[in-house]
Amino acid sequence: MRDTASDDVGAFTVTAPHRELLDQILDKWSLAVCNELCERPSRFNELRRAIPAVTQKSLTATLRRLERNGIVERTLLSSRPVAVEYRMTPLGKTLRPPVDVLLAWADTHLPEIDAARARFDTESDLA
Amino acid sequence: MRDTASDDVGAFTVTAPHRELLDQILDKWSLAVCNELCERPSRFNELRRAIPAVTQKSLTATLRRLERNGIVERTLLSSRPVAVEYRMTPLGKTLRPPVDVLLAWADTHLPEIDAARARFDTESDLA
DNA sequence: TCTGGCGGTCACTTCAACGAGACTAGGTGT
DNA sequence: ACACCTAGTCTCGTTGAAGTGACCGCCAGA
Repeated sequence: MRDTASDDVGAFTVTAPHRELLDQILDKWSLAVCNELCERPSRFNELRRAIPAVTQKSLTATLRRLERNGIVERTLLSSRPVAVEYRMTPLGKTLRPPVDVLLAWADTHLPEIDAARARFDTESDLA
Repeated sequence: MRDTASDDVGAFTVTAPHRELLDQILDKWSLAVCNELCERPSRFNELRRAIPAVTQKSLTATLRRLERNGIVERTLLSSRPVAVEYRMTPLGKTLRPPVDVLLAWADTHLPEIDAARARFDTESDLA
């Protein structure tokens, strides 16, 4: 049944590009940033205030990465007082439904998963 | 509090449990392992052969993590010659649709993303 | 003038993930 | 007898991602 055919459409095959893409888009801060930018375009320091846990460096890196992948857009509003605005691109907006599906799954199954963890942890305790 | 919500749909806030869960389930090897186990239950070394790039250590860690979260199940088939089988749990099977949606998104938008990357990279080259 | 906001960059450090490879301990094939 | 299979564990070393804090030029307000 299982041959080495690379194009086995219908069942999901996880290829290297898939992994690389998911690593860039579902990383530590990207979801939170996209979440903010989906609601409204924001300035750099607005994002920092909205997501207090992110450092300047990580936020810069995250925004650059998302910009490179065409998910967000960086606009220089004015250069005399430096003002930058970040917003989702059309491509970025298409990312929302799949992510919502994923988060919905996480929400509905969190209780089961917590139960499974508790079960696993107590079992390995008594072992 | 944001009362400027224009859309009820997808007012998802990415909370710490969300992030932790996604980190555990969408990590480097989990998708590939789930992919294999969705097709059929497998033994440890069958998984190694199916995913040649994974090391013993990482595969063990991945399977333990997935087992702890109730995604896969570990069954000792026989202890005289040690034989172990891994299979998806019912909970694990519910993970498949959301992941498929995500991978489908990745597939359809990979060209756009590659184009965006090329654009970004050439722009920063000439700068 | 001095402070503070804006949008970053740079150097340094720390920490966890990951890989390589040895080792275990019984069973199987030749 | 000897090698290899199973399902791991253990140690060591590397690497990369993230955080910390300093610093930059520019501008506005007190």
